[in-house]
Amino acid sequence: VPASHYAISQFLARLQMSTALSLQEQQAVLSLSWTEVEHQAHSQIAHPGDTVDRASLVAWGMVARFNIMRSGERGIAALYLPGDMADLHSVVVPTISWGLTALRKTTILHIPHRQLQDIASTYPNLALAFWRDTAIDASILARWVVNIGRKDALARVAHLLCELGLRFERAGHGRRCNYAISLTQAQVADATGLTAVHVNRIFKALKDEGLVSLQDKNLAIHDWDKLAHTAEFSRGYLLALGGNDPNS
Amino acid sequence: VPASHYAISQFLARLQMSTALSLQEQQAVLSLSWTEVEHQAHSQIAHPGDTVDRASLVAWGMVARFNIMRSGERGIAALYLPGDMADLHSVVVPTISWGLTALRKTTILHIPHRQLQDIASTYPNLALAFWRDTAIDASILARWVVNIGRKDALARVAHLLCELGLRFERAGHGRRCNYAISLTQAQVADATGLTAVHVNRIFKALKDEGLVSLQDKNLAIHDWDKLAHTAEFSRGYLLALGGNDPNS
DNA sequence: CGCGGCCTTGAGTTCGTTCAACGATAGTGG
DNA sequence: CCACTATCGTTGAACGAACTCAAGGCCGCG
Repeated sequence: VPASHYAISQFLARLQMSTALSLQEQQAVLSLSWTEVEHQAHSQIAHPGDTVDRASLVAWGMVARFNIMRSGERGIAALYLPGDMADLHSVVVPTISWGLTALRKTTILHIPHRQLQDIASTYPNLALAFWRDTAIDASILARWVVNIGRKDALARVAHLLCELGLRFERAGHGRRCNYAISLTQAQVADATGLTAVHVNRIFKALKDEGLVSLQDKNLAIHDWDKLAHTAEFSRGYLLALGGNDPNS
Repeated sequence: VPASHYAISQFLARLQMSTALSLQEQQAVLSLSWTEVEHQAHSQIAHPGDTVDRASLVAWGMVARFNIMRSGERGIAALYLPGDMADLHSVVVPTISWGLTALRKTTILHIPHRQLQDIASTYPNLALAFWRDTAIDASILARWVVNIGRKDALARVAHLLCELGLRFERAGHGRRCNYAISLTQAQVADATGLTAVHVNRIFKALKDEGLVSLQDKNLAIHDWDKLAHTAEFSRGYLLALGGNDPNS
């Protein structure tokens, strides 16, 4: 099953962006076993209160970490792309307090917690790498908090587009200025704390200013610097992109 | 210096809430060395872009993780109470992308990264505990994202009051329904994505409804259940409080 | 006493929401 | 092949929650 193997090696590549791993350590990651699961768009993968014994690696598609409010509104706290572990934290906190949902047709690899714990215990360096991955997750969450709390709608949407550009590029899915954003406007709204209607208007504004264009689901960013400026985007918080690239 | 020793043991107690530690592991934590630093209210502890070689344990006071927007507005992404490591993540991601500030007179213990890495490598169980601590941090951040994105001002403020109640209680500073919230209204505003003026009105509303009262800086929650209900608060995301207490 | 930080309150404004309708596209079954 | 339905995107008009601006009060401190 080459696609699955690819996902594991992509996960390994991601860890190696921020952590130097020995050959043995790399081998330990590649020798993880998994179960492959398909999810349709909008299908829920995990429910608040679930206690899980395996982590979910996104092999293809897109996954969101979300909560439902009493009013029925949904809030998305985090997005996970191919190569991301959507719930690596569950290894150390197995009872989850949020939901996971597939935002589109998605392939997930379930990896037993036990195996991750084992290789983390055997190779302290891998334990650090996993910890680091969770820290990067937290760094993105922290950025979202201030974005949603202190920026206007235009900047929030622009920021999301910039972030996804870099993350898709890192994941090997397109380039930062030209990628397949597989999100509906309602999903963008849930991730930015806006309404679908207003996201639509913001997209219109971004198009009218010539900053981006969108055909089918392919986003083209025509002026990265300008978009990043309106978003007040600085890539520092995405660490592990190989901080060597000094852009912005 | 008993106060400092107390802080370390409080940090240990915090780790032990979610992780069973052997005597040796406990001893390893208690034998960490530190440098004590005092910070005045509003003084900045760390700046975005700093690369640090030690973690900051809050021994007394309160610390915020924040970002400044171009407009000059400040957004607070996280609050750290006594016993919390304000930047445990910096052990694995030493170049930070946010600022840390003392919200009031605060005592910080600097603990060298090197020592934390050493004991994490020696005791895999401690590595898991540190990782878990970062995961809990992320869990709170995720909750803040959806709170700020999808709840109205009343619920956001109420939620913060509930969260701080439980966290202060856990830290041994007061009880959940009666604690010294040492925040100014402007600081609450930065943490909830509101303006100071509006936070003031929300406090007034909470008082008028008899839900809370506030004298000096001592907050009294008169009806926890009702406050938690308006906040849509559920304590699950604060894990490591000893999930055995089934309240809410 | 005067100053600065913080809290409080009122009045007008705005950004984003709500409600509602319509268009486009794709899948489905008769 | 064509209604039929569902999902998603688009647009207008009215509304409202939170913001901005402004003024004044309280209190501790130099």
